[in-house]
Amino acid sequence: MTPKQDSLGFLVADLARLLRRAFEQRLQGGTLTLAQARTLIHVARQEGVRQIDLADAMELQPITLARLIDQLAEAGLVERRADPADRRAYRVYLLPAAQNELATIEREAAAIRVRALQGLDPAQADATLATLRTMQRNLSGR
Amino acid sequence: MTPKQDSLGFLVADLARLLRRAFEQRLQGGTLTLAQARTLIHVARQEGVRQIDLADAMELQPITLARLIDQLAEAGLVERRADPADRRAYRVYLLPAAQNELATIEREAAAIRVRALQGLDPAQADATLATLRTMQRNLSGR
DNA sequence: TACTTATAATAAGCATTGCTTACTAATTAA
DNA sequence: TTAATTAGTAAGCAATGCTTATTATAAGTA
Repeated sequence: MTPKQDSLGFLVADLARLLRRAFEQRLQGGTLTLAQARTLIHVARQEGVRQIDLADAMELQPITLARLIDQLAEAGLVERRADPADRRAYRVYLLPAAQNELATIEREAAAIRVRALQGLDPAQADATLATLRTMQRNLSGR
Repeated sequence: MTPKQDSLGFLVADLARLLRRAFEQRLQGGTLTLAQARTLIHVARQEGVRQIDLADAMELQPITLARLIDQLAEAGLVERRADPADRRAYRVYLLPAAQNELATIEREAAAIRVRALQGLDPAQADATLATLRTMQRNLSGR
């Protein structure tokens, strides 16, 4: 029954584990976990977003995101501001300290990318990223 | 600072989440979690392996693997047999019930693969799998 | 042989990530 | 003005995998 070397799902899960480990090692001593970093980047990308919309964009449950925002707020990186148009809702904004973290994240992510893509030519890497994005779309049902 | 659409790590982590979700939905009511399924497949691939070697192959800590073997053994899918040459060690073997599970895993994995790869031509998909394997090697330091 | 070091497996306990279910307060629709 | 929906949160849990420490056995060294 020779299953392919590693079927797609296991391969991706494996890679995710390796990448996470690499990231965690590099951010050791830093303030953020992977999920927090991911959240911060999404906030930076659409400042003033409502939590519900952010959860949707990140494909997380609202409560899962709420916890992440809690943590980022506690770390002094983002703040919730009341939505003037809807008293149930908050909008999330970066605080000044976030700039530093974002720069660090970007730097470390780039370093890992270099290591992961060793021996691959850029065209191949680009094609792969594009394919992964397609798979992401296929699976997220959009 | 326009971070690329999604930097490599986040994209892979995202995909892993989506794939896991898909897998969990399909195995709902089934007996196995993703990590257990992964372990079972590895056992099938090298029956009679010692736990320490299996942990190494799966890039997990020995204790992490020991727990997974516990669970598979409890589910009646594998069994530990004393290593005749080393009284500290166990060797892990499939039990008959595992065949069914392996078939199910393979079937569901294939279904997810089809969905994930929609709209991609086979050559592109193959190239991507190959690239992912290279990345896996690059990061696992082998 | 006796002693030391290394190895295979496990125990205990914890961190991260994310979920389900249930609740409150506010908004929108009937 | 009810009734239904929506934004956010609380509580509690499940899955995954880790670090540190312990036990028993093996292997190397004096």
